[in-house]
This record gives sequence, structure tokens and C-alpha cells, in this order.
Amino acid sequence: MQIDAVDQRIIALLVADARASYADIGTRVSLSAPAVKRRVDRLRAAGVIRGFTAVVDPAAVGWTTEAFVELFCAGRTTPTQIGVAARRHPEVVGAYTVSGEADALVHLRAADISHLEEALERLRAEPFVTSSRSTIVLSRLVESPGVGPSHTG
Amino acid sequence: MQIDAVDQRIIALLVADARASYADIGTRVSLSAPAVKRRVDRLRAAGVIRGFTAVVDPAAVGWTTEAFVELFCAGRTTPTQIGVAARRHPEVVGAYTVSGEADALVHLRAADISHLEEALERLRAEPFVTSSRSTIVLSRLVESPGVGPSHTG
DNA sequence: CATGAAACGGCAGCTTG
DNA sequence: CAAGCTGCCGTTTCATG
Repeated sequence: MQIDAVDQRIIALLVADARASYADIGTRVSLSAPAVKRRVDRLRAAGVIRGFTAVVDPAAVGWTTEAFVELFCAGRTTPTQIGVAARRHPEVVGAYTVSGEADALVHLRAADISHLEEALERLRAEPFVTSSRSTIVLSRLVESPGVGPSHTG
Repeated sequence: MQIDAVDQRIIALLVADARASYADIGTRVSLSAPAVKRRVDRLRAAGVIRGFTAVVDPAAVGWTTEAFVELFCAGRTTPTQIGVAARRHPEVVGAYTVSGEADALVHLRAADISHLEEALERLRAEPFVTSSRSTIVLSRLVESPGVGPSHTG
């Protein structure tokens, strides 16, 4: 799909504030509100914009404990398999296949240490997991939602 | 601040769709639209809801390359220092202090390998960084925005 | 551009500490 | 008695065919 400079600016504005009105965005990109809506509809249909979400302070909602878990998997494990398994656990907020020693890196978020431990045990119980190495998050310094700030090209 | 069950449901609905109308949310939580708005305003003022953002397909916008970088820091480095430094680099989408060997874990997202390399060099040039260990992301299996799915309490 | 819907502010009633 | 939360209704702004 074709994304021009105006699309980029609209995306940036929506990443900054997903509840901005089309009219407001239109003012900033020198377009009418309906024109903006058409572009947003098109970007959504094309999958460029996947959706709109609220960014919540995890501590305020009670999910205060995080960890990154390196997963070592059995020889014939596919990324798809790992992805499907990861999605089964609601504590998983991110999962990636990676280069290096481990096969995958899983980002967990739980209510507390015991919840985290329980999730970890469930994850390690997946048949393809041969071993794992956990790293507890002590503090969150940065966490950007969306795609990342400003220069999106 | 006090967050009751209705707040939780409103938050969950906004995480699922940040552009949902107050009337629509009100219908689902058995409240009027103005009542919902007041709660959302209160949650935003309290910092529980940090904002609303569009979730964008990174590939579509050109940021296709990711890495996790373990940072080893000089003896007297504070989390605040690391956070401030991390925020200076637009490629940083997440940063955490962690237990284990490394002092911090930084999540980078860039346009391509050379952009990633350039960002990595910039990051390693921070005065407090003594060494680093990078792990390139081969594929993204899961990535949830917001605070994580469903059971938020 | 025109219509219908949504957001937003003010006001009054109800419950709770 | 004070404070907080709610619903209703006004006007203004926005969404959308």
C-alpha cells in the first residue's frame, strides 16, 4: 500500500492522541475532516493502523511485576508454535524469536511475584520448552506504545 | 486513588477500542455517557489512563528491525540516569532495570540493520555504559499494547 | 453541504461517611 | 452536614452520507 507524507503525519497525530477528532487532525494537516476520515479508514483497512488503545499505568491496575524470559526450545520448534503457545497465557505482553543463545524472548506482566511464578511455570510446561532463563524487571524506565516516536520513515 | 469495578470495565473497553464513544461504553457498563466521561476524566487526571494511542503495524511504517540490548553500567549509575539517556534515543521503545547479570534491558526499534547499528552505537556512547550485549529480534510473535488483556485486578 | 450523533457544561436529586 | 456520583437537558462541535 501507498503511504504518503500526509498519511505519516495523520498516523503520528493518532499515535500521540487516538481520540483526537478528525476535524482537529484536519486542521493540522490542512485537510477537511471527511478527507482525514477517508484516509484513516483506508489505513485501517490496509492494516497499517491496527486499532486504537488506551495506555494504562500498570501499577494503578495492579499488574506491577514484570519479567523477560529467554526460552530454549526443542529442535523442531517453529516460531508459529511458540506464538500460539504464548498467546494462550494472558500474562504474555510480548514474544519474539531472537538471535543468540535463546530461541525466544517472552515479556511477562503479572499482578505480583507469585502470579508471575505461576505464569512462568505454566509457560515452562509447554511441551517444546526445554529450559528457560528469567530476568525480573526492577523498574520500568521507558515504555512507548504505538510504533515509536516521531520519525516514522 | 480508588478504582472500582466499573472503572476497571471502562478501562478494559478503552484498551480494546480507544475511539469508542462514551455513549457506547455507557451502554455496556450501565451508565450514562456523561457519567462515563467524568470517570474517564478522573482516571486520566489521576494518571491511571496515561493517554490514547493508535497501534500501528511497524513494518508498514518502515521500522522493521528490533533488538533487545542488555546494558552493563558503571558502578554508580542510577535508574533515573539510564531512563533519561534512553529517552534521548527515539529508537528506544522500552527500557527496564533488571535483576541478573546486566543492569538494564533496552528495547530498540529501527528502520533497518544499519539504522539499528547506528542507534546502538549512540546508546553505547553514553558515558555510564561499560559494555552491552545485543539480541536481534528475528520475528515478532506477540505484542500487546495497553496493560495486557482481560483480568486487570 | 446537510442531517443525525456525540461531546461537554450546568443543575438538581440521591446516597454515604 | 459535606462530598461525591448520578441522570437530565441545554448548546456546540463533530461524523458521515
